[in-house]
Amino acid sequence: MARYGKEHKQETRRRIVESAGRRFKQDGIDGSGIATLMKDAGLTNGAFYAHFESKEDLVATTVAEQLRAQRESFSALASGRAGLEQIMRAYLSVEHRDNPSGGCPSAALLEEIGRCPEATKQAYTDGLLGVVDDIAARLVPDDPKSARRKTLGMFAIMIGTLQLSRAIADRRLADQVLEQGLHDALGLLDSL
Amino acid sequence: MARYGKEHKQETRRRIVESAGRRFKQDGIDGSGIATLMKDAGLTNGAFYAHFESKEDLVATTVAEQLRAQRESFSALASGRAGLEQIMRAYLSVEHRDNPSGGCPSAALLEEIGRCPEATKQAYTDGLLGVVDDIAARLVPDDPKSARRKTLGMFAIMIGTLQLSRAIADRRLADQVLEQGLHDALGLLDSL
DNA sequence: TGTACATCAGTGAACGCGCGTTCACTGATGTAC
DNA sequence: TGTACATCAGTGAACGCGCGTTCACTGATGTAC
Repeated sequence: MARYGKEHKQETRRRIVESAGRRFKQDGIDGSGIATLMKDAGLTNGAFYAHFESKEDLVATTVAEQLRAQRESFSALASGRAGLEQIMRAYLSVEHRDNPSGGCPSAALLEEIGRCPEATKQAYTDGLLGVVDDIAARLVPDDPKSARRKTLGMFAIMIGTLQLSRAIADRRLADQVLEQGLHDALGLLDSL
Repeated sequence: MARYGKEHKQETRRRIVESAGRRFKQDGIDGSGIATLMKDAGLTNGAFYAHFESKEDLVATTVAEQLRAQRESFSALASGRAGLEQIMRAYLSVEHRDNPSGGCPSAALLEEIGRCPEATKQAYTDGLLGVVDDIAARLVPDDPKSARRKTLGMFAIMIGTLQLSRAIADRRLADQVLEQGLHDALGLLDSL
């Protein structure tokens, strides 16, 4: 290996962050070791510290990137009530529940982020507000403060519902939880 | 040590399960080692396997016990709408948010439980239904099926809201999330 | 009543293992002459 | 154009440490004689 243009290292870093996102969401942050994370990216453990200061540095970077990507994917859809309903239906679907590694970082990592150092929580907060304010602006452009609060409320239902559905052993009940969550989230949306 | 009545060993086991509940909720399941868990209970690591088959055995036992205790504490309060509102206000309070170790096991452990073996998820599901059906029966005694679904929906908001509030770095925003969650949860309660 | 023994909850050292992190090294490429 | 050298992304072995788990042992007590 060696002596590529400077975009090569950036591309490697990008690949590490992307695969780390999937791995963290699948096995948790504590449950994902450096060796595994690097193997996922097609590298060996030693290269890690050429790209990141520490595991916590990667965590904060990955959390930020995950929310940036989510914001982007939501932006592609949401515009007005119909777009948000579409997001909610996809979010509270069986497919999303059964595929955490490709899904919402908040639903998969929120608890662990709550236990992370302040810098990581700050990265999460910034990223979350990016997602939320984006939706809020499209939904209620005239009152951003209240729109943010209400959108956060809808997010809370969606996150809680998905996590609950993932933790319930009985599949039929887990599916009912998704349905009820969708019903409640749509109710909130219509009461706006 | 030795040769106590048989209630002595049971009491020790109970103490381990109780302190493990607090520790798990504070540091996460992955974040709590056997040595720490036993030290919390005033014992050394070696004694652990006289009480439990494995860490996973303790996890399942502790999850079940946590939900049993929550059911009991809710039962002491809830009767009708006023009781449930009281539960919601306590649940979505700053005090509860800032004290995970003494709080709701679902809010603190849901994500990790979702990644646990089936037996642990089953223990969680059983315990959760104990809590939920208890509340549902007091709330809408005539239609238990729909009451369960709706109560699960309220639970989802409460859990999602508390977790969100715990992960947000900005305290003012975190407090607003709690307020909005309470508003939405009460709205759901009144729409019953 | 006094003594020898069985019990067994709990101790603490040790097991192999994977963790996060460090570092001397490799080797393919771009550059200088 | 051909060769010697500098660069530096990535390798892989090693570090100390804490993990979950095992096990030979301890020692206070209840029981048997």
